[in-house]
Amino acid sequence: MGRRKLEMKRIEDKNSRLVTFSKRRSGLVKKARHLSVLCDVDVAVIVFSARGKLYESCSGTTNSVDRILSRYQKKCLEAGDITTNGACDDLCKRFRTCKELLQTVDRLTQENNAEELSVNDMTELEQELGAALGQTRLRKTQLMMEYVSTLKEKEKKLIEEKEELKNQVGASAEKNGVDGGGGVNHLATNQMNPPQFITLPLFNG
Amino acid sequence: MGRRKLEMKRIEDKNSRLVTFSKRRSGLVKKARHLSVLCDVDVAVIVFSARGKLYESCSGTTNSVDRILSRYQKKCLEAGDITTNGACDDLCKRFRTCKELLQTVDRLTQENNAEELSVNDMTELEQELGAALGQTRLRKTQLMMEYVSTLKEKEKKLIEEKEELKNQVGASAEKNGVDGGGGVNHLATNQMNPPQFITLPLFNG
DNA sequence: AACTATTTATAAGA
DNA sequence: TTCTTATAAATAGTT
Repeated sequence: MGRRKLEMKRIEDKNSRLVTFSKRRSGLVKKARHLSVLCDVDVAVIVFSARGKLYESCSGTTNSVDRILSRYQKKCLEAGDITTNGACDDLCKRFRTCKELLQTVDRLTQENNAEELSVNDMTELEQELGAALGQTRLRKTQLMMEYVSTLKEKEKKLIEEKEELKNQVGASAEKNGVDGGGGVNHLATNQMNPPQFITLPLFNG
Repeated sequence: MGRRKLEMKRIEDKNSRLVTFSKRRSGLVKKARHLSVLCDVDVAVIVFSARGKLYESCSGTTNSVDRILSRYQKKCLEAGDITTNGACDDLCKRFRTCKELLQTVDRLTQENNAEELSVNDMTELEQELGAALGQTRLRKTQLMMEYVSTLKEKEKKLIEEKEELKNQVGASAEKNGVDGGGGVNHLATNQMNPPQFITLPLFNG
């Protein structure tokens, strides 16, 4: 759509690229809104510009990107691991709590002149934030460890299934009076890394 | 765009709504991909259908929705609230500076610490330790992400190998005749994960 | 920021 | 469902 058709590759001219970014970004957001309204669904769009500026858009009203995000994370965790189900709620809650905490900080700094806050106020806030940070780090590590665990499980299962199939191939070939198995078994020796396991994160939080 | 103009409201006819959902969803994803490529930016789109089914799309390759999401969360935690983005960034920076200042003052007031080290010494030490801690955390996250990445690679490879073997079993059974190692050698292409590197941790601390 | 010539997306119909 | 097509919408280059 335009005077000429664009190649599907990065626009080299910086100026054009910026203009196109602006136009297409708003176009994308518009499309997202239409999809959301017409079809009565939740949509979130997140865009990071090259320089790291964040643009977001979504259906619904306030903060719905966060809601959709939580939903997304939950889905991901559910799909990846059943055992982490309950834990995810915690994550979402904690995330929201942290955010609320930061909003509080914002409000404080806006309402009172930052200069007027007492040292004790600040210390209290500092401690709260520190606690939230610790919780977040802890949870981060837990989630990553759980994820690793899930992946290891999957790997194990796949190796087993592979073995099974290999046996089938071998049996099939043997039955037909052909060697065939040798090469296959030879292959069987690759991978099979020992069940190495990262035992403990460097720090737990 | 279509035979007639649609009102900007929920499509009442269920069938039309579903068809439109499907069409517009793929349209949105396409647009997102174009924006990402043409303007060299990161884009994530998350859609939840009315019945809770999740559709996602994004720029980049593996797991990039998660990466973009992490980035988003990070921004949120940093800024407290997105909706007031530009202004908020400034506020937070000011706040942090102020807070650091007050902390220093706080320590200064407790100067009658019977320690031999001066406040300046302590401050210096604090900063060094803080930097070291930050580095360690960063490295921890990087290591874990690399590990996850490795595991994902392995999983992918195993799945491919499994497919290959499955095909062989199928072919073998069908032909009920000779085959041998030909297809199997093809399998030998595994091993040695490429030194791929995931740059962005879930949270940077 | 506005303007158009074009391309692209898509609503309805087959 | 998938394809076709008339029409609406988006937008590249221009001013």
